[in-house]
Amino acid sequence: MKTRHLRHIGTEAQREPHRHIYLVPLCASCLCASIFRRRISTFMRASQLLIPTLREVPADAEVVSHRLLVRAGFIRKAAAGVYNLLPLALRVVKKIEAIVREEMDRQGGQELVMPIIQPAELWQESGRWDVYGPELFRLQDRHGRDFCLGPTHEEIITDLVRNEVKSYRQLPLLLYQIQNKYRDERRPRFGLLRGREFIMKDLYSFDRDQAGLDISYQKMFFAYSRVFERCGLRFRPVEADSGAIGGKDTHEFIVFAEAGESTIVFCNHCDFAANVERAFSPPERFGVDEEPAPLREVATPGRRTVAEVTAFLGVDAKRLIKTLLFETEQGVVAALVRGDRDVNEIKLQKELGVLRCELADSATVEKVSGAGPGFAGPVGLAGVKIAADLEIMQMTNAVTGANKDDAHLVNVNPGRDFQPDLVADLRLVKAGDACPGCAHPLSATQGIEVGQIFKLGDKYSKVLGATYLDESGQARPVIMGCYGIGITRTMAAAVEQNHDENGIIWPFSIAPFHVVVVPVSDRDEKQMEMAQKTYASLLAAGIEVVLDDRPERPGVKFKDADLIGYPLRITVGKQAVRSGELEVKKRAGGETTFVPAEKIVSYVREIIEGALAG
RNA sequence: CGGGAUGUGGCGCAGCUUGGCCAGCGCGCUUGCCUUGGGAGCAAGAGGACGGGGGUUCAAAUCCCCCCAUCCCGACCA
Repeated sequence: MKTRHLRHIGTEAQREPHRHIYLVPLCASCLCASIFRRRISTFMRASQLLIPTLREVPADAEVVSHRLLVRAGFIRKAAAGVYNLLPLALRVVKKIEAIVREEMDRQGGQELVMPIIQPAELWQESGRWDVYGPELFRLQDRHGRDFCLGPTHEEIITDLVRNEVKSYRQLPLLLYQIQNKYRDERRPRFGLLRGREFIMKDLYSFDRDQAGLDISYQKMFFAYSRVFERCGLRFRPVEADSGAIGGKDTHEFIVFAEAGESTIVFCNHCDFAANVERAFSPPERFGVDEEPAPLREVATPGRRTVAEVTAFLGVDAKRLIKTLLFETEQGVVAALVRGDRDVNEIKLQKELGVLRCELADSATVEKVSGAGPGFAGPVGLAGVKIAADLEIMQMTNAVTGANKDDAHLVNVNPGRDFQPDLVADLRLVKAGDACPGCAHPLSATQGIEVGQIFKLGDKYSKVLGATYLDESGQARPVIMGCYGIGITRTMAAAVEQNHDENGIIWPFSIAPFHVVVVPVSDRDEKQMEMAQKTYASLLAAGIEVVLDDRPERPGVKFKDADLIGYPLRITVGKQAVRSGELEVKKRAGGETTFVPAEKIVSYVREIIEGALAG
């Protein structure tokens, strides 16, 4: 195709808006000489980009990131928990992925791609076909063979490694992919924060031994910290529970945000931080120096709750033993915690080794304890397993339900009056509890889990038979770790953390574009020409820029620029034409600077480079 | 999965209780005029058969039944 001069493209194009004018490459003497060399296939003109912004808030969007990503034209829903990523969102995703790749590669990670569709056999081999439950998307091929859509890839990668890695000489190995993942969430919600289809980076480490795993784990811990720092997020790594994936040591990377579904507790005096699911706080000693008194029953008509009982009897809640009945597949279990504590159901479930653990309904409570809810107690409670929190065994002369309506027992002494089947840490830690490290009171906050790293050990290599031969020719299971980052979730988390009432405020590092050039009046030839030139020179300098050439009134363009969240906005109005100075406004903070047109490229470049370096 | 709610042009909603005029409004969209520093104005248009199915009725968006979808609230997730 022959190159054409289009010196005055601005006004020509407005009057004659045929698509081909935009697509014709421009010659070196006028606008964008280097476009072909830069392999930019289309011009970044707002009039031609698919950025469907919405004035009104979609009715089904609740959290900020969901609302803004939909309104600003980044995502559209295809089904519950399943989204289209429109061009702007894809650009952000690619930026995050690029950062992730750099940090994984820096640690020696090798990228590969594994299948989304996975054969059931592998999952049956690992035992997770049954364990994973309804969250696993299952499907069959035409022959009736079972498959699932991968929610994670331990089975596949372990299968790969057991077939291809035979010698200690091939270890350690860090393999990762960035791939769609599928989890049929019981309740998809919050837009990209909890979808059923999402993009995730998952890396798997393979080492000879525990010491090697420790090194791989450290590498990933470091890499993850760098990734989220570079994404411009305020976050914290916290000790976590390992959940269904299994394993021992594990940390979650939590981005602080109100909308987050994770609660973490942390210490302001030392570096302790943990997910409440897993947090431990040392048992408090209370009333230990008392002499055990004789057991006695007292009438407590209608006093069911801890608050009612303590008020009625005039005792501290710390003196109560709260008895909660849970239904599990192994029958009903009574969990005992102090009156002012709550049960951590995850801990309970783990200690019991059960898959299902739900608070029993009142009918079950009545059947088991012989009394309505509020009057159950461990003394004389027959036929159910009793699990007591650590603090319980230190209590003296406690108060419990009497297993009959309108009565409690006082001077209950664990060990004397009842014997638990299990004593363990069952308590849900909350703000104010003592830090396990330094005993100062803990703080609590909400956050979004954007990454998690696990030490798996030989859990998968053993069942799937992934072994290598060591120097002495001995077969040993490879020692594994796995490390995930939710890419799309990270994008949403970034919006949760970086927005104001007008829209998104992208950090430079993951912004879809760095600059938008806005001519105030698309009918003013001088403005349009200046805007075109500014845009073209920025583009030629390799800067990620959009020209808002839509025939809209200025207010509309400003509102959209704020909503979409371009870090920099260059406005070309009457003053600019008159003075030759362009207005550059920072989205974050709103600071405005006037820059001579001929210096705009270096000025913008400096800001961007400064932001990306920092 | 339990509890609550909603499905009416692209988006946001009214209409439904007390069935009945051709199913309305705002935004967006198209065309024209006009306007151009924070989502302007005027005029003329296009676009839905009311989530799906069944039923009641002379007549159903409105009443009844079933199903589906979506959203919100609660309980082992990147």
